[in-house]
Amino acid sequence: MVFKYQAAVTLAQVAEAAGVGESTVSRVLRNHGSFSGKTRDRVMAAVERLGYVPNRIAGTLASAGSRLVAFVIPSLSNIVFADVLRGAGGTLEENQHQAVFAVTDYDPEREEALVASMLAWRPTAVMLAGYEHTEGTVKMLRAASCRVVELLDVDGVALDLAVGFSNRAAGRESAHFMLKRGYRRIGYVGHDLDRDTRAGKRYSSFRETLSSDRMPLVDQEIHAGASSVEIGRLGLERLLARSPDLDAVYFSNDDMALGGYFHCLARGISIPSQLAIFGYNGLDIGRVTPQPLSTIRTPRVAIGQVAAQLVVANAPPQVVDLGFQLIEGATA
Amino acid sequence: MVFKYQAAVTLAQVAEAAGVGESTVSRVLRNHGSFSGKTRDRVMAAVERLGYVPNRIAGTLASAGSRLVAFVIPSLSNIVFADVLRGAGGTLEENQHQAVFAVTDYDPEREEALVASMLAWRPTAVMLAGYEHTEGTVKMLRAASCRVVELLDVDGVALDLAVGFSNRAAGRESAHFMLKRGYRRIGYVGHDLDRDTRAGKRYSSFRETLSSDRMPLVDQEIHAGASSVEIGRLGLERLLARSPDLDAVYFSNDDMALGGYFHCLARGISIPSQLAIFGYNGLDIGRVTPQPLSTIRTPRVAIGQVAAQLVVANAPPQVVDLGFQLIEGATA
DNA sequence: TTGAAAGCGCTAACAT
DNA sequence: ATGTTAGCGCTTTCAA
Repeated sequence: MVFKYQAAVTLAQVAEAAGVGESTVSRVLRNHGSFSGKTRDRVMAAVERLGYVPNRIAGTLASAGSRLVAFVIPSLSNIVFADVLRGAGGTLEENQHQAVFAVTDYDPEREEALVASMLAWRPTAVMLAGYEHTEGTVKMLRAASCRVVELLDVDGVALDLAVGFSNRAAGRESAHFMLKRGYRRIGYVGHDLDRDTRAGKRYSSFRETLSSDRMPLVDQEIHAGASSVEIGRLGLERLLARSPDLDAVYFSNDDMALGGYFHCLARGISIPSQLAIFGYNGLDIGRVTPQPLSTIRTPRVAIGQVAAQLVVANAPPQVVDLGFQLIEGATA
Repeated sequence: MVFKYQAAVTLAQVAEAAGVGESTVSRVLRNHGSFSGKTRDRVMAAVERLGYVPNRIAGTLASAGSRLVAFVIPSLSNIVFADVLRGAGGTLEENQHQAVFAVTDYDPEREEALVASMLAWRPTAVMLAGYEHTEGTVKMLRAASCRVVELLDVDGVALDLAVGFSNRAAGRESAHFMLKRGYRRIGYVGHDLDRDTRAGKRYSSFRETLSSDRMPLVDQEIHAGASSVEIGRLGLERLLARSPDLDAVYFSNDDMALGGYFHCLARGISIPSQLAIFGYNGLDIGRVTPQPLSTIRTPRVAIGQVAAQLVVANAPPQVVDLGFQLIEGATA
């Protein structure tokens, strides 16, 4: 059973009702080309009367760009991507673009399939997380006549545009900070590094930095699935069960770190004197915990904004490094 | 300057390359109608060779449905909507539908504008939060030949489909629970109730329930903007400065409640003996805090799933109440 | 099983 | 300033 029939009003019907030609209606509606004020009034009156809603499907086919921007992102639960979308949303809207999105769950194969179906909408641009894509994805993207923006990473070679910051530098600076603070027995609690390749980059450069300072990572606990507060709490519990003498732990992100923080609160482990905690992302919630979380704040909203601006301006291929900010906080 | 020209490959070019008619290619690609195995192979070879990606814009115009589902949601930062989107995402994808979205920031006027621009894409359905819309929005939606789904609320009259739960019942049950627990001097910390009308419904039924038990709300602190952990913390601080003798506080949602929880931790206010805290939403993080948060868990992901199923099945107009679950927790 | 041809609702040249 | 017309790239009859 189908509900709601009523064929939509078309531009031709508006033209008819207003007693003008179709192109005149089109011109008035797009406020492009010339027409008299009187004509405009008649057209607008007809539009109003008939409740005409332009058909952008037809419009797009007839003209050039779809003004659709496709986001193919790993997750929606992760506030990071929501922030990027929010940043982009405003700019896109101001420029009459629409955001379309699909979620990969950090699966490169799914990313490939989703990019393919996005491309079918002939978007102005496709926005992806990071540089790690399947060969098929890269091939399609290269062949497509749309802009490609890789987000949240600048460690690698961009397909076209890239807006982000260096995850390697983030891992390195986190390590330097902790060493500078005097921590010597450092552990790591993380989530699926194969899938979240940006977390993987932070991890390896953190680890390498410690090693090159002759202060190697003492122990680590890595969960195979997605990051969450719960997994962070559990991870720290397990890590401490194995290595109770750690004096600091680096977490794969703030969600995980928050879990660790809660574990310490629950167990009466005093922070940072008994155990220091360091996160990554700079989520708002980390500023409001009894002790502000030590972390790295990433410019997520700005990344979305800049990405959108580059796309609407059709800027030349480039990599924009927006950097990040180390927040000393009170947990490390 | 424009980058990346290369006109996309069209179906006509594939037909030419395969030495068959356009309609044959179309049939093969959609696996619809009849064609020989040999023809199929030749077509697929040509598709592969040319790297053809079907143009859904053209396809949609020529046929009927766009298979686009438009979400017009208040916020992306609020995990609630991310969860609903996530729930819907899977089902939509399995049924070859694409999600498009726009964010209103809880502004009904913006909602109206965004609904208008969404309708221009001739979506299969428009999904909105709740029942409170401008007259213009309602008029457009009624006139549109697409399904309309109102999410997260069932207290009111639906335009077409609605999937959610009763916010009034949630407020009422929260009040009953707190009274049953023996709290007598109850306060409220909330955010912008005019904009977040579902929070407003919970608030008023909470308040009415207390009053009808001759135990009226003692004091309240309402912030004009959006909810956040920070605003929750600040709100509780202000409320307690005015009314230090409260024994329990109801928060407009878990983010706010978490802020209140942090405030208590920071000030050494013991929970729940000195002050009880009750939230709303049942976020994952509330299960991992040192004391699990007392709250109401809402079926956000399920709401998205059901909404998507109803739409792809083109089900008759109906209201689906998915209920909610009161979580006793340890903070009240 | 296959192809030819008529649209889908608009935009953009080109006339007038 | 305005109308006419030829597409945009598909799907869908309708014939063959």
